[in-house]
Amino acid sequence: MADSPRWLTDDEQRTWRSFMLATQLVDETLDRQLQRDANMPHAYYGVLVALSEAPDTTLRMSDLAHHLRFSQSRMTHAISSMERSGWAVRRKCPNDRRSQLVSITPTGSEVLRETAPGHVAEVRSVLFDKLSDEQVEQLRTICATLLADQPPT
Amino acid sequence: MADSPRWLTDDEQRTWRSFMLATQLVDETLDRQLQRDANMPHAYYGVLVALSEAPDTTLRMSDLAHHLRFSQSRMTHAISSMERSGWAVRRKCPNDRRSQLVSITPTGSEVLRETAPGHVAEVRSVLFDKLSDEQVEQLRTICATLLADQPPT
DNA sequence: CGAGTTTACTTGAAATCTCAACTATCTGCG
DNA sequence: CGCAGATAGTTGAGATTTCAAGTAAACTCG
Repeated sequence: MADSPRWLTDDEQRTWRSFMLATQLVDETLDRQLQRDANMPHAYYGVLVALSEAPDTTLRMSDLAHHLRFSQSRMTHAISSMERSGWAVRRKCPNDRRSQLVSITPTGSEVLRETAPGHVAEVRSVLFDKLSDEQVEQLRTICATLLADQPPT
Repeated sequence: MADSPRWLTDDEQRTWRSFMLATQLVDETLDRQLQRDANMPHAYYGVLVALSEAPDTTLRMSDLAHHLRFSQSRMTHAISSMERSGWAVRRKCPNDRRSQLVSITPTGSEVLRETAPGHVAEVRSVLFDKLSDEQVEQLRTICATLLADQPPT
């Protein structure tokens, strides 16, 4: 990768900078909204959603981490913090004593229920309301393409 | 925003989740690459680029922060760290004694020069190589749309 | 002029995230 | 069986980021 770097064309340059600024804008906007309304980082909202959708609202740490593309360490720290907030609980896995099962608590569910409408509204206002249906469709395809054939985790 | 939340349609839901995972993937990939190759977070790479492109490779703290959409605090901490690394220097602004002028150092320029090819290659491999020219064009329009008519900072 | 406001930046604490190192458990296989 | 290696998770340190609070200089306009 040192001999002849293919620099970005001007068009690619512009696309790249817009992409970085735009994705940064979306993420920061949502992070601030959740921090303000629920005292919760955006990443933890995703954890609550994942748990609430899981069978029996419970997942193993690893599966949860894998689902959200978190490192195990990040997952551990996040769940520790969420336990302190009363949003999640850990319990030992009966089958595999290495594993931990995480569940959302009633408090966590309630926080999620209360927070979701405002969060969805913010997602709309920062993303969907600004795009045409066609653009949403394009964006979906583009993102799916970027996610395809990941190197196996 | 509490009376009748317009939930996301299934299509929007899918788009939204892909978008979050994809943007997360891109950012994490680049962050890891820069951390590995230059011991530098992705955000600081942007600072070096901004400085290197500025007239006289110098900018006021505020202008730099505004350009990168950093908070002033974040900018201060970042430049402090980058001064410790020898990549940037601060000096007082002659006109306005509240301001500080930041410049890239020769070391910073060299690090940037050495790091850029690998970084560009990573940007290509994680984004541009996966998309058709048409998709790149679509993405550019979409991102520009998202960035349009920001509430004035 | 000068009091009040705005602008520019810094500081320090709290939170999150990453990375490397570590413990504990399980699995495969000779 | 029993060891080697893989898997699951935790820990703690270091780095970045955010937030609230604080300092200092410049502007405004009565």
